[in-house]
Amino acid sequence: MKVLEELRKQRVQEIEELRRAGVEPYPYKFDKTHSTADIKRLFDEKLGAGEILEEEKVSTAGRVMSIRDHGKSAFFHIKDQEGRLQIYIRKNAVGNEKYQLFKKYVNVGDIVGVKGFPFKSKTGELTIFVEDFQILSKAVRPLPEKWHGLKDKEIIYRQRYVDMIANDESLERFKLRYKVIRLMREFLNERGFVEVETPTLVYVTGGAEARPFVTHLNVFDIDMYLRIATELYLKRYIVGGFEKVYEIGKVFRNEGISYKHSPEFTSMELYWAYADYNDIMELTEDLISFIVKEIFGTTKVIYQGTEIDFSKPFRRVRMRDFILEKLGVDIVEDSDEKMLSVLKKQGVDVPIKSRGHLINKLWDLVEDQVVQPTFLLDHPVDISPLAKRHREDPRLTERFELIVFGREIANAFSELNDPVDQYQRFLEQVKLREAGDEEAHMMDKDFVRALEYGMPPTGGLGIGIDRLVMFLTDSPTIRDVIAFPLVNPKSLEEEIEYEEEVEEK
RNA sequence: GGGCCGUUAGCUCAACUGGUAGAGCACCUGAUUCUUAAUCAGGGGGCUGCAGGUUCGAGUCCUGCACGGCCCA
Repeated sequence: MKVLEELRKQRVQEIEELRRAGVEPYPYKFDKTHSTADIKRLFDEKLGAGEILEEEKVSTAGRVMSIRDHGKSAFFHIKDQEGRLQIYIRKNAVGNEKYQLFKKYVNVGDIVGVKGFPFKSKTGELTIFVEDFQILSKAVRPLPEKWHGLKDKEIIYRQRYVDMIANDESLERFKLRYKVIRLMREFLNERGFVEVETPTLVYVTGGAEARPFVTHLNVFDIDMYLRIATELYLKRYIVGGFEKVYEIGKVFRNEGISYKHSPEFTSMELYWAYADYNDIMELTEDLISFIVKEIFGTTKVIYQGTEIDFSKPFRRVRMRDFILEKLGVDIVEDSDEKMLSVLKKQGVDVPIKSRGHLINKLWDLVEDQVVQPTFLLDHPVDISPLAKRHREDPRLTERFELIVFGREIANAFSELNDPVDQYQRFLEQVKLREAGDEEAHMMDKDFVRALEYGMPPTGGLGIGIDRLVMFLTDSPTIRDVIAFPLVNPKSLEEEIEYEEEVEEK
């Protein structure tokens, strides 16, 4: 700690020195005309090694990532949102005063602005020859090691900004995440879907099986919940007359953290009036293959060493058939006792012995066997309280989940729009709740009332954006695609206390 | 919640069966006008996560706690 403390004091002292010399280390604005990518795009092909383009003036800025000082000149690299670029500063070009300013006061980690022209070094690297430069922000803390980057997972997750500075692939990963979201919007807007919003604070939760976060609303003195899904409000839009809606937003589930679960994550849900789950299936294939192709130029990605092909059509397999094939048990015809005995043989403990839980546990046993993008079809009614009964078998529903690498990426149904059936399904859920299943649905009477006014036949879809992005960025855990994941705040508090002690000294 | 592994300088990592805690990067001083993990010479920097215990002696062995990672629930 002492080392860091001394280094920070040294930097703070330098900042005071700069101010005394009339140099503001935190100026207000810099006129950045070119990003590092602009410069590469404009000049990389035009220049051969050793060539210069003195009349092409550019102004760029970024964080200093490395410095190679040669006495009366120096090379350094800056990093901006688009990448890294080499800069060359020479005493006889910027004048003694500016050069001394650079040499004495610019460190790795500082943010600087440079004006000059492009050239290519002897070794062929595109470089900016500095005619003028300015400190834009002095860093007080040192950067992690330039060669090995930042590896400490704790710092990576707790101080993502440091991770993004030190590890270029981290910044790129989040850029890709937001490109996925942008492409998703483009695709849906293009097809006439309207982006809408629904409440985050809700009186009753629904739309998923999950324990909610509880909070308190002072004005009515009632407990409220953070939404666990956007489904039930989006369907109210359909009742109200919207025909194609979607929402991209955070949902909250008060459950464990794992490589594929985060208590706070981002979903995209859409609802399409007059469509059924077959239409939604096609839409899902189109949407995902479009995104993958736009990003990579191909539908194939490598995830953790396995090639995954997102080209359409995706494989379709009935949940009933798949479990029957793998485990020899029929989740529609066989008794609860039969299913329980299969589970026991596999050493699976079932705390709540409802038929729905038994089916879910059976699926858990075999889900890993689905690797390539697959639509798992026609789930039993017991595990699908919001889906319409299958037109060919009322014990099943018209539902699919998109499974990739054993993970659920999307969930969709022909939406249940029969208010009487929906009410009965809620009653079943309430029974489970009373039996101790905290993840079962709550009775949502207003939602039933909405259905009583009439909802057109509707297809709906939910996609877990974080999980999708994991596949596209080859991320082993969901925390890698959430910029600021949930961390235990305890040690963070200690760090802040230490900071306060320093300030007092 | 359970099991296993980890925590050493700002960062990345060493330190044999217990015997004076080291290197590289970063930082400071000096040299250096095409370097790119620049180079060369010199310098400062450690409550070995925290608290106990065993021992002549603990980074190293034992116990507890904190935080993290992986696996399981």
